[in-house]
Amino acid sequence: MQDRLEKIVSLSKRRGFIFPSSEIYGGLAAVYDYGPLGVELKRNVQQRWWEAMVYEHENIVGLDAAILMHPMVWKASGHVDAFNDPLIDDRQSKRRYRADQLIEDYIEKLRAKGETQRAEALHQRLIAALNADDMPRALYQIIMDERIPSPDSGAFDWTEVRQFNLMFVTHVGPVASEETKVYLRPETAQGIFVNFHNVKDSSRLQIPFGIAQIGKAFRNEIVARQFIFRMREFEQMEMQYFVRPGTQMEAFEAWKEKRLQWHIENGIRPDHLRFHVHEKLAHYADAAVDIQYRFPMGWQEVEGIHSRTDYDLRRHQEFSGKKMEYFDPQTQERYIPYVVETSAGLDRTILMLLCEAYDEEEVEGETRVVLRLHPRLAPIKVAVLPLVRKDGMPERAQALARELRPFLNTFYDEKGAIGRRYRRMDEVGTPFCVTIDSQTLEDGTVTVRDRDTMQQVRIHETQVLAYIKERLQQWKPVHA
RNA sequence: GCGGGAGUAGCUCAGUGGUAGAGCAUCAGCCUUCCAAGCUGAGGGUCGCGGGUUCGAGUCCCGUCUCCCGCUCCA
Repeated sequence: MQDRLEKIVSLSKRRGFIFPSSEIYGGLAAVYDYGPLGVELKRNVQQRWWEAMVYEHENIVGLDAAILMHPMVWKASGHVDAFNDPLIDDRQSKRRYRADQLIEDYIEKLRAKGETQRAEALHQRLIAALNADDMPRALYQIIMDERIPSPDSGAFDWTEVRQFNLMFVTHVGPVASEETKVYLRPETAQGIFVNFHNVKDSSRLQIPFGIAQIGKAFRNEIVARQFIFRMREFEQMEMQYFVRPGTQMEAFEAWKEKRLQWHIENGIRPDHLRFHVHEKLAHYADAAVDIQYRFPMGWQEVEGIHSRTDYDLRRHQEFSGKKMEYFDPQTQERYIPYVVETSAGLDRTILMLLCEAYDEEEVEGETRVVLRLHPRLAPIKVAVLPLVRKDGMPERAQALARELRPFLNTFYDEKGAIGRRYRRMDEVGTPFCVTIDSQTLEDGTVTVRDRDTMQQVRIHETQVLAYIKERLQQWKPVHA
């Protein structure tokens, strides 16, 4: 199975889907670039999502908020605290702990043993340490002074306490100081929350309504791995749905099903998808479920559906002093709306689609590699190929390609044997290959080859566009 | 961040101290009338990067970066 992921990584590089960032300088960990075909696939996925969310719902509108935001946003959201963990490693067991957690557990142990006084003193010291300027150093000193052993190995062989800040920091203005510090957003959601009134008022929306957004987010992950699954710079497709308090579970259930269905419509087998219920809820949520996909490396999250309560809007109301309430003209009620969020990882969706689409099959003793992507998502929609490079076939083929280009991403190729050209197109998921042969020169008919079945039909060249458009609409995945 | 493994042509890899290679891919030409055919030729590598040992390093040593696996973390 791991083998499969490697093949996909290799294909991505070879055919121009995904490259490691800054590769000529040795790469930058967990950052990737989309190549010529990758960017087509990515744009098609974004387009599908936007259509499904914004165009197909009269009460959902779009937004494109800035990556840089006022630093108070992240204090209000809880990211400044939650994304700052003091961590320490046990050199013996190779396990990592949160230093403050380690001390707290130790205090609990003292209490259990009846050493109340010592526990209380230590507790005071812990609080002081957490508020110290050099918090990691202060925590480290406690662990050293108390000789707190590792809970697993019992060893006393610690590394230094290190601060892991998952938010990227940069500075506004030419001088870098504490006052000019801003963050690259670690999630896109806050851009929607802070614009709640702007969007509602300018769009004359009434609850329930949603705001959708596609954009980059940044997390300085400690461990980032598995190709584009966990990246430091990644893209989210998310929608925040604002509802009347008390109706959130209804919306939550509805969006769960809608979002699962979206992935299935994109060609993902239903048995490769599942819901994974969060057992431990985040501080802001009253319900949370992940849509997981069976990746080669195991079941992993692709999209989260979270019932975020009124946490975010309430916090922004507290921190900004601005009212985040909604006045319901029907019921004459005033309340802070509850929020149901659907948040999909765009890059993870791409990886899922590649994993799902990648297929190898034996054809007359040769291995055929084919990306069975949904035609609507395929980077190239149609290839136009002269059977041989003579008798005016190339000219005829180029004329057809020119006609198709304004409507479909069209690829023209006349080099080498026809079989090789077909297989190249299979490998990048091109659903249709139109071939100009000697019969075309006589009666104007061409063959259209289907990527999945390798079957050909013969139609008139003037009908190619209509035929392909119809097939794009009707396409059903092999498993359906 | 810790431990283990790896990094040589676009891809997959061989090369165990003595002139950098193969297959596939790419490009050009020839040939080719439907599924990676053939022939001829070409381009492409300071062997991840930096230092050291040596007369001589892809090969040995140190450092560093990146990737993979495990641990850890994960809104």
